[in-house]
Parts: sequence; structure tokens; C-alpha cells
Amino acid sequence: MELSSETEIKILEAATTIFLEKGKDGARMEEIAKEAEINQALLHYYFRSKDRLYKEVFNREVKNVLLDLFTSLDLQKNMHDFFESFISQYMDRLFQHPKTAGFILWEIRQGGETAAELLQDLFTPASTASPRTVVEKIKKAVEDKEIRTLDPHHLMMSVIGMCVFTFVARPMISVIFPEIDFSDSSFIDRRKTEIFNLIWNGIKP
Amino acid sequence: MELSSETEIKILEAATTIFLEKGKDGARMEEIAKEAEINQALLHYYFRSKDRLYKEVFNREVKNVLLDLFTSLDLQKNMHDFFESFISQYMDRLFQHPKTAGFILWEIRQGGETAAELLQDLFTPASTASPRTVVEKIKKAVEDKEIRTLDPHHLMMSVIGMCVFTFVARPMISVIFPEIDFSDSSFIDRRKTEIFNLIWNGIKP
DNA sequence: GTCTATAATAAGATAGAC
DNA sequence: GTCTATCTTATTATAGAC
Repeated sequence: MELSSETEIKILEAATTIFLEKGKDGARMEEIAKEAEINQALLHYYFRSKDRLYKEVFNREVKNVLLDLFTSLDLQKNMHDFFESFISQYMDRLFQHPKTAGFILWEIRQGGETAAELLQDLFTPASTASPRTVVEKIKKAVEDKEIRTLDPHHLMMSVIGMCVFTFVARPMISVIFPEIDFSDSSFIDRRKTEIFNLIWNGIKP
Repeated sequence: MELSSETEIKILEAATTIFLEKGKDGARMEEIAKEAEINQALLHYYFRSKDRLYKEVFNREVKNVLLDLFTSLDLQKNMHDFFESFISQYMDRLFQHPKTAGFILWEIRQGGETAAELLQDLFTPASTASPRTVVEKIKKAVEDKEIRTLDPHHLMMSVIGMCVFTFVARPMISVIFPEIDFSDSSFIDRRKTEIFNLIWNGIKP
């Protein structure tokens, strides 16, 4: 969707803030209007309904955190460098959008068919890089004995799980381990290193 | 909270079903009443408000998936056996309550102070076993050179992340990799093995 | 395009009979 | 304890002036 006017952009930014914070069900149109410093009628003038506004926000966030990551991967790298770079890029992106992963996971669970379709539209078979491309790369690395024998799907899930969990579980971890400071940039560097070391030691031949 | 009557139990089961499925904001009192095969007035008669009913459900679920797990761990085991058993028990529990982890993570993020207090009440310092106890055990294993040098907090997050992500991301993974069959019990056994192998190879000295 | 005022509906909660 | 009917408030959406 193309953004024409200044107001449209303001609305979308406000809607993103509120939807990411509260989810679709928890978000209120009035709150979005207030955040955008306009009135509620204008929301409907530009986006017709809460549902349409939400879908626009959801699509953009999926693109931000899921799609663009995979299309920026360098599949030519060897496994060591590939994972090092993947983890670093993914963690950076999650750090820049700390609420998006939790939002997407929750909303996909709620969204049923609609959300599923949106996802499928984004990861078309035509994409040069996608989760499936990475699985294929891992499979080949196993065949070439570049890494030990393992199940590519499961490795993929594990790597992404470690990265994503850091942010999805952040509010909970903060309660259980108050000594962890997520906002400290050295924390995120440490997390990258720890994840990569665990992975690489875990998969090297 | 003690459950006295038959009706109270029926309500709580229905409320659990609906809250786990839709979250606090998405759940409707009318739907809970219908699920429990009673009328809406009875919900209020037993639990006074949506908020109180929700808190009761939330507390019980946290206890199911978080608290009871840690109190059933055997801290005497060596690292190899400890992680093998931890992963197996945790995955079994998540498999039995596939929606609970996602529910708790999302609701804690929304709940602010209230949810935080509930968590803190459950993990009192007096508990014999808790996430912190496990971190201490890992720390000691590093000092004893039972496993390689690593950050105990991060290892803890990584292990739990790999287990939890399996279920939290299930709806999304199903879209991207339709060939994965989560309901197949052999899948969960495979997932246990793959996670444990990755961890153990990743941390052994 | 933008606003105020208001309609229309959804949802939590309660009154009062049985 | 349990029900039906209803109140009250919250929330999405629209009408109509400017």
C-alpha cells in the first residue's frame, strides 16, 4: 500500500505503536487517534475500519522482522560465518523492533486463516531467500559433512527460537532475573556471542 | 483458591479454555458462560468480575507450566543427565498444555505490575527449585569444569527458548513448513533429541 | 480533509424472580 | 444457586457541518 498524505503516515505510525503494545483485541481506535493527534473520524476516513487498519500494520511488521531479514542473507557463506552473520543480523533487527516478534507470534495464533494467508503471500516460492532456503542450505552442509548429522528443520527452529525468545520472554525474564539489563547494548552483544558459541559448538563436525 | 462446587469447576475449565485461546482482551464473558453451559449471571455470582476470573485462570496456568516443573527437577544429577531430563520433562509439559506458554508470555507483557506480582509470589526465594536454582547449578558446573566456560543466564534462556519456541511459534511454523506434523508424537521425541544434542555438544568441555 | 456530535452495537455487570 | 431481563458503560462507526 502506498502512503500518500502526511496524515496517513501519522495514523499508521500511531496504529503501529498501539497495536504492537496492546494487540488487536486490546487496542482502541480512540487511543490510536489520540496517539496520532487527530480525531477518531479521520481514522475511518483513511482506513475505513479497525480491521483494515490492523491488517496494514500487521503486514508491515511481518515484512520488517521476518521477510527483509531472509532476503538480506548471504547464502554463499560457509556455515560458521553464515550463522554468525544470521544471528547478529537477526538479533539487531529484533532489538530495533523489540515488540514485533511477540506481537506477530500472538496475532498469528489468533488470526487463523487470515493471518496464514498474509504470511503465505509474503513468503512466495519465488523468493530468493526464505526459511526454506536456509533449511536447504543446512541440509547440504550436513551432506557435505561441513557440520555433524542433524535435522535441518530442528536446527532452524532452535536458532530462531533462541534469538526470538530473548525478546518475547523479556518481560518475564525481567521479573525472574532483575539483574539482567536488556536495554544495555552490551547485553545484546553478549547474547549474540553466547547463542553463536552454543550453536557452533553444537553443530561442528 | 479452593474449589467447592461442581459449577465452580465447570466455570473455571471453560474460562481456561477461552482465555487460553483468545487472551484476556479477546475473551468474552458470554462465550465463557456458553462453554460452561450456564448463563452469564452465574459467572459473576461465582467470580464477581472478568478480572477476578482471569487472575484465577492465569495463576493456575503459571503454576501448571512454570512452577511445578522447577519443583520437580532433580538437582543432584550431573549436567548431561540433568539437561536430558529437564528438556524431556519440559517438552512433555508444554505438549500437554500447548497453548499455555504463548498465553503466559503474551499476558505477562500486557499485564504490567499485576502479572509481575503474581509471578513473584509464585517464585518465592524460599522455593527449593526455581530458575535461579538452575542458574546456580550451571554456574557451579562451569567452575568445576564439568562444562565449558559460558554464561549461566544465557544458557538457561537458550534451553528454555528452544523448548518454548516450538509451541509458541507452532501456528507460524505450520504455515511456513506445512510438512511438519506437530501432533505426531514422534515429532516431539525428535525435537527433544535434537535440542538435547545441540545443547550437550554445545556445552561439553 | 478535518472536525464535533451522535448513532449503533457490543460487553460487563446487576436486579429481582424462582 | 440459577435463571431471564435489563442497566450501564465502552467502543466502533457514521452523519453532517465547515
